[in-house]
Amino acid sequence: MAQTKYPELLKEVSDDKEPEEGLNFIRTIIEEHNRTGRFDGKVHTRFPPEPNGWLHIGHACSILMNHKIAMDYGGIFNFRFDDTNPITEEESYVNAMIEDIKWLGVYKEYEDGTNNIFFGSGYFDQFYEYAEQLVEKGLAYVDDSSADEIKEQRGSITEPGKESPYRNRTIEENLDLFKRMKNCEFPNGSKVLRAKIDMSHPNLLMRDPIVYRILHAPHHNTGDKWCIYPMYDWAHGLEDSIEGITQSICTLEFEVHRPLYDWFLDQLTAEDGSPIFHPQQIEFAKVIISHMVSGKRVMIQLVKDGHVNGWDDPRMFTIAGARRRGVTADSLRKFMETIGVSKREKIIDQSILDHCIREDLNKKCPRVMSVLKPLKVILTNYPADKKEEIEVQNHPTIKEMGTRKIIFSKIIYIEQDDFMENPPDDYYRLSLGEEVRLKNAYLIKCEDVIREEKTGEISELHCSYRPKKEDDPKVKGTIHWISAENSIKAEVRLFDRLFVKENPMETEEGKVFTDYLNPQSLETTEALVESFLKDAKLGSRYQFERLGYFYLEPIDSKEDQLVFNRIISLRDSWTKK
RNA sequence: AGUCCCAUAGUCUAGCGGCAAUGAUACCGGACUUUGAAUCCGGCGACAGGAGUUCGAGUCUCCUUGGGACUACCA
Repeated sequence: MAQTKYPELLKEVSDDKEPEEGLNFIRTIIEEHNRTGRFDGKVHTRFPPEPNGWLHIGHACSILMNHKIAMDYGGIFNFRFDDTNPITEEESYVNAMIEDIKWLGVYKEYEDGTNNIFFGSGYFDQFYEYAEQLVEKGLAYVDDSSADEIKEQRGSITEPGKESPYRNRTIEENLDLFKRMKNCEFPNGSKVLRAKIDMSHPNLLMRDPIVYRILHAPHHNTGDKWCIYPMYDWAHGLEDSIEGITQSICTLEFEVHRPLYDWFLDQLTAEDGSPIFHPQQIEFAKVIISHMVSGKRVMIQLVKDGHVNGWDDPRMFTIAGARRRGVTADSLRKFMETIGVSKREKIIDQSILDHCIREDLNKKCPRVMSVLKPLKVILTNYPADKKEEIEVQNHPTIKEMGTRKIIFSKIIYIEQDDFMENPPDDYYRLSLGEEVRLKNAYLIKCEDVIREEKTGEISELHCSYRPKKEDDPKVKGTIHWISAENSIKAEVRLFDRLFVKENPMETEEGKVFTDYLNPQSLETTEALVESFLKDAKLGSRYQFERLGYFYLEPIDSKEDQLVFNRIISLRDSWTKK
């Protein structure tokens, strides 16, 4: 009965299902849009960088988040260059960013041959037409005031602004002047096009904001076609609208721009007189990670002053730096999901990122043995001419990774840190008179310590081994090793955090952020690695057992000198004590 | 100073008027282990403060406090 009588009510009830728990605030808004049908259920996001610098890990999180939201709702993601200022923008940044997004896995080619990379400069004609429309509607005027005068007119956060003397030019005059601006009849700075809004608006951005400025400068995409260029607030909403962006997600500092974003979009109409498409701007707090910097100026200074080796230095978490370090895009994706999204300003502890990197690498990396700081060990009871092949697992739990053979022989190397003459009680590696397990091989016992005559430094160890594994007693320690027969030398780069301070930008009295640079952020050493690695694919990743995850650096590695980056060390609950 | 935004464990986060306040990470224990890893178990630990609305407030309102944004012909 009720069904036939109140079908619409029933429908309302069934539609009114509880919103899913655990949605972040952006997804909650999207759910609401979908529920009310504001965008016909479509979800189309974008990431719009200006090509004037390097993308860093914070950008990566935003890109990945925008992409994931779109994908989860069956939508579309655009990558768009917000290239409206030819003075600061360069093609080289465009190319670097494209490389970054391809690596992140958010680049998409469509069947019709197009892709998801767009340029704000591609819409310059449309922007101009819309601006003419604004003028025609009496909502914009050409202002001859100087930059200083305009600043003066704007007032301040406590005082209202004053109207420009040029504010009441006729529509015809404005149209003519604007056209002549476009035709390059005026020098830089002599005129601007301004929106006519409200000079006493509490939001400074609404006090007749500039829409176009004159800039006689070639653009990396449009060349010499234009000598007027749109301002951010004018261009941005239009770019979003033209592309059909539904949720325009940006960082908190653009919150005050939203009224202007909305105002422009609300004034404009399409040819048929209908309002133009109006996306929803949503602001969130950007991702800042402890012990890192991400400001553009700051990163440039690090590069320029030689604190790092270029903008793709593995210690800098630019996307290129992370990539070159060997970090995977998957771990960044995991990180982005782990930290979530919110409007509260925050510094995320680097340990969360570290965990995501390790988690991903743990399941992807085959294990190999490497000795970073070799200590020679001679097995006194092992025949000099004997060699054994031992078949070992490439991964402790993922059997599909297969096995490989390593060689055991009389002379091996162990890690210097794995031997102590007078160890503390809880040290369970090798010490004089004690036994330790060699990973995948025998138990050895240290019988004698040989020293350098002059320096007194330990130069080698004499050990005995237990040939019959069956009789082995239980020992607490297992250490890695490598046979002289089975090793090659390789350069290994060990990275540590670039800054010792959680937030290097929060400087104490009389200090600058570079004072917090970690002097040990890079250590280069010559290590021994298993010799089969000489044929390994550049860019492959391994876990060096007990040491960490390493990346066969594709750029600096040479045939006779491989270079491995330590992406991240293993979690270590021993040295921390 | 005006307008606006934000506030849950060390860190990040869930919570949408009724929970013993979620999960992750970090940290501390323990189990397991031929990686002091991984894995597994357990523990520590938070609603900034104050009023109000309500039978009932982390959740709604107001005030206070603290943090942030805004005064570019940058984005």
